[in-house]
Amino acid sequence: RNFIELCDRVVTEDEKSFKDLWQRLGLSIDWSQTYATIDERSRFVSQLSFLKLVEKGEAELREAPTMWDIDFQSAVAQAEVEDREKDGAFYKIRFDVQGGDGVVIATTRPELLPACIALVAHPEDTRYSGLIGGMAVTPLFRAPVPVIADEGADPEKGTGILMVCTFGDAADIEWWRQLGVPAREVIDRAGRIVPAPWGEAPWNSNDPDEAKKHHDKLAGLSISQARKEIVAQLGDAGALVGDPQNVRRPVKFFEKGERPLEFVVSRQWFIKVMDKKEALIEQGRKIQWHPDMFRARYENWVEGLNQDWCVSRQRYFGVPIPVWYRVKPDGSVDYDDLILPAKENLPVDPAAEPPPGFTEDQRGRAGGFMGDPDVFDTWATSSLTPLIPTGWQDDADKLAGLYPTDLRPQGHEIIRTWAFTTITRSYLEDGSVPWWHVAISGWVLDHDRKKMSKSKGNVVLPTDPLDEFGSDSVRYWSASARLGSDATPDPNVFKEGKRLVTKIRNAARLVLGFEGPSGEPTHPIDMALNARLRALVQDVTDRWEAWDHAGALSATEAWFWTDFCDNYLELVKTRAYNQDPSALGTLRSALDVILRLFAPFVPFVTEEVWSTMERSTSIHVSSWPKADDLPETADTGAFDVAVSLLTQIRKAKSDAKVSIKTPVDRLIVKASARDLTLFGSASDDLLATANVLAHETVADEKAEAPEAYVELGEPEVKV
RNA sequence: GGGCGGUUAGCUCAGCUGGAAGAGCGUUCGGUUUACACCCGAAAGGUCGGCGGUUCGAGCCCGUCACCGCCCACCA
Repeated sequence: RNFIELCDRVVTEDEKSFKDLWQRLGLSIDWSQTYATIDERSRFVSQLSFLKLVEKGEAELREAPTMWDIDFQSAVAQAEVEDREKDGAFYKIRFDVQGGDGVVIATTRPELLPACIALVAHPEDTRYSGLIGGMAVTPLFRAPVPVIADEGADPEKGTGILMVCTFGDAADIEWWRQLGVPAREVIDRAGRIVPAPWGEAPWNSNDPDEAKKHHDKLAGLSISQARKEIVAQLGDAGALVGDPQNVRRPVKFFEKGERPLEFVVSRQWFIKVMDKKEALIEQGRKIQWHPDMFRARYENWVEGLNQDWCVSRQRYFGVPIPVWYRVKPDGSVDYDDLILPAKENLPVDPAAEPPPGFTEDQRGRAGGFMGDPDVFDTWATSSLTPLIPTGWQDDADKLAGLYPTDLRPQGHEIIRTWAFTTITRSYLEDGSVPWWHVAISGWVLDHDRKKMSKSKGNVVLPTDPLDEFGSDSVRYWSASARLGSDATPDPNVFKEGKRLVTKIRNAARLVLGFEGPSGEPTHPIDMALNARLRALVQDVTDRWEAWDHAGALSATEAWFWTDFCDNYLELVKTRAYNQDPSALGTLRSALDVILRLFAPFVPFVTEEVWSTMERSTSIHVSSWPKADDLPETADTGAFDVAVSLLTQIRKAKSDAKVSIKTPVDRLIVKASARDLTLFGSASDDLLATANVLAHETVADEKAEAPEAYVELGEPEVKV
């Protein structure tokens, strides 16, 4: 109880840290709608959903070999298991065969020899065909074991014949089931060798006394100690063939564990998934994956499932499994006789409350009850996240409006856990999909592109760049990474974000600083600017709708920086200072649109600017710009001609290494008649911006683009 | 062993249904221009991993190989 209280305190503190961080990042969260995976509502949803599966027969209690972490002292699910490459050694061990020379098997786990229940060879492996159907005898323990044929045995591996033990790996479980013999479990739940009653079933031996003698030296040893001991014994007995051969092979670990997993027989709750692989793949296809390639990973995982989902955990902090068991008159627990709570009493804690119809003093007594001591796997509750806040079982209207939800955002490393289990639970609940879209983000890697981990000490806290560069910069950096691709914290990109923020503020200061009334755009440059902005809005909107937020950001940024600031603002400045209504109206409306395009990326600076524009509401509740709302002017030609000439004049000044405001004594524009007309319609802006004192035009239909010939005057000398 | 990505300028990455190689940073040269020096202008820099194929034309399509990364797989 004290431990759970401590957990609750840590959770509360962590929640506060997350909330602080997310608010600082400006995430638009409705803080009145939060939930926690172990709060009252979540316990209710988790327990009720589970009970419905029990009723439907989709969840059941089984006593079966299950992957077990000997340090955590708990069962684990397939999804929490990972392979790690470990060094080991192949030991070759000779078994006796009645009327033969014996047979040599290879194993990396000699300590499981007392648990050996059979030998297996491939049916077409002629080396061993004479043995199939006969019996072999284990060394040391003198246990007779059948030799069987199965295609699962690989003639290429080891000696081509292997021993089946209870239990060395998942394949052993399969063969054990086929054989239909009792398990001879040699490793206990703490990872130590059990004392064995050789001679008593199932510990049969041709020489029980000899077997016991050997086994007594193993009992109580850890797995690694037992391995050394039995290798020594085998050596002494002359049953070890040749020297051990070093191998590097994958070993299964609990993802948080430090010692290899063992298979032990225990009683666990399972949710059936093995019979639903096809349906679950089908469900996955009803969902849009962004990027789409991650659907393959999901299907890959489902296809590779090899056991049902074990949802019970032998832990303390979690959602309790809402089940009691009847205790028989003889004091033993009848695990087939479940006592389930009523829906209206949920959530319950069977460890603290008696089941309906019982009193607490009957706990553990003959004729009484026993509460299930376990809690659910965290994914057993997290898999219900689409149901927890949407009114499931509680508010039908709300559920109808919110479920299936639109989007699940998550990382790719938890496709096999969070995404998979969520799709599974929704399917089991009512055949639905939990959401229509799933957006998979990549990882934030360290500077060397390695995954961050506490043990490596290469963790970058988000608060550090937030302190140094500000929230908008950090958001800019993260928005620059495309869905599904990894990113590294890059100071250059944080700086870029900061520059953008400054640029937005400065451009707004200029635009909002002009005085005078706004008017309809009538000047060709202004009308062209609107046409370009219209195209941008369409482009950016399309990118968002294609789930390409990074593309939306870069398109917006490129337009803002180049088209708007570097070109348009420079061209229009003189007219704006002269209070031309067309210029002022265009500047102000363009700023309004560009701020809204930027708002999802840099919410703080855009809101700050917006608030100075005499707006009554936040920019973040304003409508998204629509291309159709912008005046449609087809021709951007005047702008293109002006920018082209401006660029050429700038280059002339740059080549001459003079100031940009150096006057142009004489400008000759050579261009097609059409371009000259466009130039004429908007020459006032260009001539003012480039400081052109005199100009003339030359018509030349061969000129594909306008050409500028520039004669520079003396730079003005500041007195 | 199976699956999925990636390999484009010194660095980080864009390149849509195939049609004359792009951005930012960095580098070089220049510029106090009254929104911004957290700025402005200009420039240099790439046999688009290798090889083969399809095509009038390939960074993009097909085949193959090589590296890099991730996911998965019965530990004999």
